[in-house]
Amino acid sequence: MAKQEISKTYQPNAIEAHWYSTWKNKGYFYSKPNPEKEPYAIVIPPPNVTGVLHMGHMLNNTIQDVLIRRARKQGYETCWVPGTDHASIATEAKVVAMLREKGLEKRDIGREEYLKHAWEWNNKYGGIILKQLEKLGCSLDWNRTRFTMEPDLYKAVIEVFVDLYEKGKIYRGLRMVNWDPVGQTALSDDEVIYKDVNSKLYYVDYKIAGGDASLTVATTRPETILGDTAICIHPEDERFKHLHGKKAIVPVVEREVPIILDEYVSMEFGTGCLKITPAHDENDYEIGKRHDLEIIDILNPDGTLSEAAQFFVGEDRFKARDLMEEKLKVAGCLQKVEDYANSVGFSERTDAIIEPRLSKQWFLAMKEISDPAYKKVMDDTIRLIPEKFKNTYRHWMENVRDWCISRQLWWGHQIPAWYTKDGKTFVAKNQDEALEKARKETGDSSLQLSDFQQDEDVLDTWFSSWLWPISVFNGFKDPNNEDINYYYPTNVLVTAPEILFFWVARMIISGYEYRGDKPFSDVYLTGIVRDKQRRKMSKSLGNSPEPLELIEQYGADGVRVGMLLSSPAGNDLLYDEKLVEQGRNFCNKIWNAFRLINGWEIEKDLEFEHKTACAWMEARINESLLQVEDHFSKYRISDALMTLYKLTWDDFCGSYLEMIKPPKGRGIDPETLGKTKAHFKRILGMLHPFVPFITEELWKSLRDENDEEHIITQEWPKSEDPDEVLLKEGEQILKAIRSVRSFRREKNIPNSEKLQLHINSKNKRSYMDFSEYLIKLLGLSGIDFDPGPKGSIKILVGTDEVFILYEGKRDMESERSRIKKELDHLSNFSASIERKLSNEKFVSNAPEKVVELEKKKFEDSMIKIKALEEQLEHLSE
RNA sequence: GGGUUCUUAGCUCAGUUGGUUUAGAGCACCUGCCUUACAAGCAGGGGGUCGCAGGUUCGAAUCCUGCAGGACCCACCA
Repeated sequence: MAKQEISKTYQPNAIEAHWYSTWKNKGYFYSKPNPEKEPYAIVIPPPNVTGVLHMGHMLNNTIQDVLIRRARKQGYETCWVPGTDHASIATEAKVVAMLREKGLEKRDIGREEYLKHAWEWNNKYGGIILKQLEKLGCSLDWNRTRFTMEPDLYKAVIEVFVDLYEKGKIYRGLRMVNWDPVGQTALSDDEVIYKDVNSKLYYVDYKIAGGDASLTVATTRPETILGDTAICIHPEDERFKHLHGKKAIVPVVEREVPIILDEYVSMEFGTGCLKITPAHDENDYEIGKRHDLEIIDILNPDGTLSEAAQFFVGEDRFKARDLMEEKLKVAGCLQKVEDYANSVGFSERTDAIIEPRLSKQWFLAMKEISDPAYKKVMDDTIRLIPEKFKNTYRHWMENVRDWCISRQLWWGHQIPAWYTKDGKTFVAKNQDEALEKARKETGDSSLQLSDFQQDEDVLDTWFSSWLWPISVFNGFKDPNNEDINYYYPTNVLVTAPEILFFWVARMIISGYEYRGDKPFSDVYLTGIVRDKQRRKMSKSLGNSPEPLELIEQYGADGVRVGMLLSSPAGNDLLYDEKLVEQGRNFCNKIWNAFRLINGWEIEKDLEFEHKTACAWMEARINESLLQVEDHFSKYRISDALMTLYKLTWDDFCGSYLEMIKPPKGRGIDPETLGKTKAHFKRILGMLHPFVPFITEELWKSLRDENDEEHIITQEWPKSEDPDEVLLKEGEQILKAIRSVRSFRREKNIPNSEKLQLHINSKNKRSYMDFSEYLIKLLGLSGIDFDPGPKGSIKILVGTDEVFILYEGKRDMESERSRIKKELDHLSNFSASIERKLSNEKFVSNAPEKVVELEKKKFEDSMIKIKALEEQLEHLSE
């Protein structure tokens, strides 16, 4: 019976689409609480709804899928929750740009209309990334897809806000924020990018009140002089003792301001005199608070100068800077201008220069609610992997600052605070409740809804994602529902270290605040995907490959292997197309192993021929499985994969299949074939989490009636103790094979020329067990277990002597010198051990095991030396 | 500036509480092979005084100190 023609190379594309929809349609990804099983849950770090798959997602989600697929095979009730994040700033930027193309401005059309457009855009383009994850093979429970802006999650956010407000942990306060004048929004510190720029340092003279004397300050921002309300010097500065208690005149505006003393000022920097503009600099603001200074805000939200500036009103801040320079020059107070390199904050989204600006913002008092989150990481209730991030985490938690949670955007969760015209604030879940509250508190029952105005701002995106592990299981809607009770705490979170604080730490905080329990047990922090030059992958650099094209070209399995091969936890992955190529090649290797086995004809009458090889293979699989388990327990995904990679490629394909491969024109005995298929299936089972598609495809042909229909749920192989003796024997045999092949290569002996081997070993059994393989793989005429006739060539395999009867031409001189070299080395080596062993301190201090080992080493090297010396003698005869 | 962390083969990394012969792996490299599963392959081979200098120890890639050079995080200088 002729076997079906199978392609010589693995063709992933059609197979992948087929299996993904099969898995999905048959409900393998679907999860519901099952009291008979242990849960294993992961919530996806929700990608931006506007996002498209990039290399970071590929790495991150491949790791999660590996963990999920393995857990599923291990019999856990696995649940991997997909979803997206509304990403206020990113989405708003895209929607605004889209509107602008239509000639519309956000402000002109108004909030309601704007949000309509935003939702439209969102429904049309949002969530593409989830579709893309399917291509990667991610086994997400699509029935559970969530979105941070959907009604239930919206409600949760609002409830949490109200709750924290009522607990007194959320407050509204004046604060210096990073203001983006182009986006007209406050940015969190993490949305500001500091860049080194070439700017100028202006030296400006300020007159001292009541005289002709003056002092000089240095500033990079002369336009802020208009908002100066003090001059500050160091109290110890001898140069300026005479200024204590005096006043200075701010140039141009001619305002009299106090000269104050504060240790913040550095005596070494600039002129030693610092101008204080509390409204436009964080430190100045702090100093202002300490000295109770007046605050003059000279800027409008769009970066133009306000009425309070008195001059250049309505001009852009940079224009005003030039105008101010001119004015100062004319007034004769501009002493000099120097080039100056400093670092300036830019908006991550609009690239505008950030303006420190005082504004009323909402804050969450972090210190008060972060204590459990701090302790539970420190005592390893929550494990960070790799562990080094524990220190970073501690440092952050010890210095945690209040979280500015309001954003001047429209796309997001609008802050549930209502203000009356006379400035009273009422926080409630909705306007009716706010009204009720207001009537009660003020005693004014005539208050109407029209007397209220809701806060225009929305909440920081992280204020919804910090609730993610709870809200995806409806833990706010119904704190006692089956899902949250079953899946929470989840098992592991897989994410990037850059959001350890913005997201991970805050989820831990909210977890303890609202569930009294951790959101996850382990946090696996992946590295950042970079290019070969260690640059971050970015659109502007154009150094990021298109993930879907990669999948198209190399197959999802190949890409997955490529991503995992070189990414230990916490280490950056230096992406190189070579990696996915290696992944593809690996799949091809598996494919061809299948082709080989599949092509064998059974010869029913043959007896079990390959008992030893089969047993050895089994031992190797068991050994590898133990290693894989160990690696998984430490989240060493790369190492787990590499272990299987070598097992598959080197041992199964390279050694085992070559051993049992029947000669041309012959079939294979049934038992060997059966065992071989069983081995192969076991290996595929372990490989499945890494390369789900090809393993599922091959399973189709290899499974028998006792197996699960699909490998995705086939039980993860059980680990058994490997046969250590057999493993050692096999290792020795493989070594011998390499030695003899090396000998052939060196002497240029073609495989067609049969060699006769003589083996002198204490461990004759290993060679006898494997002798037929030696004969076959090495092209031997036979093996004798004796020292071999005179004139045969001796090679050492460990301490075993293998003699090869060879009558061809021999280069005595080179053989001699090679042996001498080796002898030299060995005598040095044995001498060093001898020294060790004759050192009484070593013998008495070192553990017995170590001493024994050294003795063994010494004996072995003595045996080798003897063997080599004999050989040398032979050669001289 | 403060903190954390790192430096092992050409590259990316292992090396578990100091002790397994000459410190490992994958890739890359070199040589020879289209040997009917696979050239996306096979066989063989070369390559590291473990950043530098001290110290502790019978014994150090591993522990301690100093130095040099990276990386990251936090703060940010008028």
